[in-house]
Amino acid sequence: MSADPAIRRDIPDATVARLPEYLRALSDVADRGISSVSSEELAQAAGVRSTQLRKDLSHLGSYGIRGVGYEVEHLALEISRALGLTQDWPVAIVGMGNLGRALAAYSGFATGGFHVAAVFDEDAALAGALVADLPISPMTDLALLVRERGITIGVIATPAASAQSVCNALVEAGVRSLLNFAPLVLVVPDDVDVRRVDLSTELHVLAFHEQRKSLPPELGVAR
Amino acid sequence: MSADPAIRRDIPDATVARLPEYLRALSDVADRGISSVSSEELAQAAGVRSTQLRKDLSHLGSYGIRGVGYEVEHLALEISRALGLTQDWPVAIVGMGNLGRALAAYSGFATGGFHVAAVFDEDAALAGALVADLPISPMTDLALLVRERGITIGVIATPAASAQSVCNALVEAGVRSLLNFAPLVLVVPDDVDVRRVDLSTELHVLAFHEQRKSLPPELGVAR
DNA sequence: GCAACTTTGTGCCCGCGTTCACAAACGCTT
DNA sequence: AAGCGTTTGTGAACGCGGGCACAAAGTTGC
Ligand SMILES: NC(=O)c1ccc[n+]([C@@H]2O[C@H](COP(=O)([O-])OP(=O)(O)OC[C@H]3O[C@@H](n4cnc5c(N)ncnc54)[C@H](O)[C@@H]3O)[C@@H](O)[C@H]2O)c1
Ligand SMILES: NC(=O)c1ccc[n+]([C@@H]2O[C@H](COP(=O)([O-])OP(=O)(O)OC[C@H]3O[C@@H](n4cnc5c(N)ncnc54)[C@H](O)[C@@H]3O)[C@@H](O)[C@H]2O)c1
Repeated sequence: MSADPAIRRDIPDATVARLPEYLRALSDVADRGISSVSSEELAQAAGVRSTQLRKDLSHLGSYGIRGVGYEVEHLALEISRALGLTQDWPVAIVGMGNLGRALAAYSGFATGGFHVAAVFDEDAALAGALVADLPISPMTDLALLVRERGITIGVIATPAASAQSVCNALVEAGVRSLLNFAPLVLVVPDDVDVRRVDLSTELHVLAFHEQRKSLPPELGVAR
Repeated sequence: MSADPAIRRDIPDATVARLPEYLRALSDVADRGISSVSSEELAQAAGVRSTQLRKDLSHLGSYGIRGVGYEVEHLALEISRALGLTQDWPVAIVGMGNLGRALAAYSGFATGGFHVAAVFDEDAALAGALVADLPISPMTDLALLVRERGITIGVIATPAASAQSVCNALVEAGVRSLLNFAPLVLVVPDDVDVRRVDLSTELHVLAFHEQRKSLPPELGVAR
């Protein structure tokens, strides 16, 4: 048996997806000078049920005090450790168009060990221009800079037509985690993780529900 | 009984979330001049299993031809109808900072009935400036323009500190579907839908998996 | 017109995740 | 020190969604 307080093996994906929100909620209450929270309070701040929060946290270990709650700073540290935010994560962003620039300038980026380590664009006219204190590098420097700066996470903010080739270049350079903003499904080796953020999808889902709201009469049966 | 070919009641949320991707995949094959696809081909383009695709589509009705496949244009139309994309969806964007401008300029926005009908910012210095051919309106005009232009979907691209009050203003004006880019959980009435897009969350999840990749030795038991 | 082949649509089962219910643990009060 | 109220942590029940297997239905070839 193990005397190690932290077991944290096999954290369910659904739980992992919620941990960042707990972290943000904890940061909120910490800003209000509060040093201890109950699962009920924290759950409300994170938009989930308290049972869900407790079950999620139970996967990382037992960091609460019964009859009291959770010590804010300690819990935040444990969640950060579980997510791997205690280490540095240099990120590369490819595609310095409207979206890419906004992302590079995004201050929320700098939370939890992340920082923009390099930005790329194939447009020669942009090469050298500064974006958030970083010069835009040409694609030919990608492999070199990725290795030199230990970049492990790549963000794709190019048009869909270029996204797959950019993806290939990043993977080739050794990047195994990708955040894709282009509207297409990337083909990658098994050991590469891709997460996609798609505005259109979100709007479509909203439209679906909105449509349902406006026609409630014909709900029970076929018309 | 009903002779209506389209029943489409009770479409599971998980299916709704994938329909936009099917639509995009269909648009891709249509661009290649193909008029008929099998579930296998389409599923591959959408990054899912063919059984999943067929099960999803079965919730909208029976639009395939056994032994042949799906007629591209027809299926696209049916999915569009199910999602409610055959009607017009005027969208308001609040917060014309880095992200808001990128969103307003985003061409992919204009697919499937969506179009930016108004953009807002509280900064008086920005009032009247053009973003994607639209003048930035002051927040005092929000209720009026929302009603005048039939806006039903709102996008929040302000800092977190302002997001809840902006949300309240939108809901007060009658908007019942929101897309929130600010990193916080909005409090809304039950009949309002909120979807959140959060860059940090995505990065955190990537970091978690990336961390797991780099320490595979200690997988079986506690160290 | 029939047989062989192809592809869709769906009933069924299984696994994951959420919620419920409750016991265990802790602080506080007396 | 003992009892009480509070809150955590977790086993168990339940419901949803994904994948398998197969029947239904249509096409093509002869
Ligand atoms: N703008 C948005 O709000 C928004 C929202 C959601 C998704 N997206 C998606 O994000 C992507 C970028 O959007 P955008 O509005 O910034 O587009 P954009 O046209 O403004 O910028 C694209 C940039 O990528 C660069 N680029 C093109 N091909 C490249 C390549 N092979 N290698 C490196 N750089 C390359 C271009 O030079 C350009 O600077 C698109 O796929 C778009 O669909 C954008
Ligand atoms: N930039 C990104 O890539 C990015 C990525 C993810 C999330 N976000 C989030 O999106 C939001 C906007 O980011 P940004 O980089 O564009 O910030 P920004 O500071 O560039 O822009 C914010 C804009 O909102 C306006 N604003 C502030 N309060 C307002 C109010 N009460 N009513 C109307 N307008 C108001 C400001 O005048 C400003 O123009 C933030 O919450 C940020 O966390 C940004």
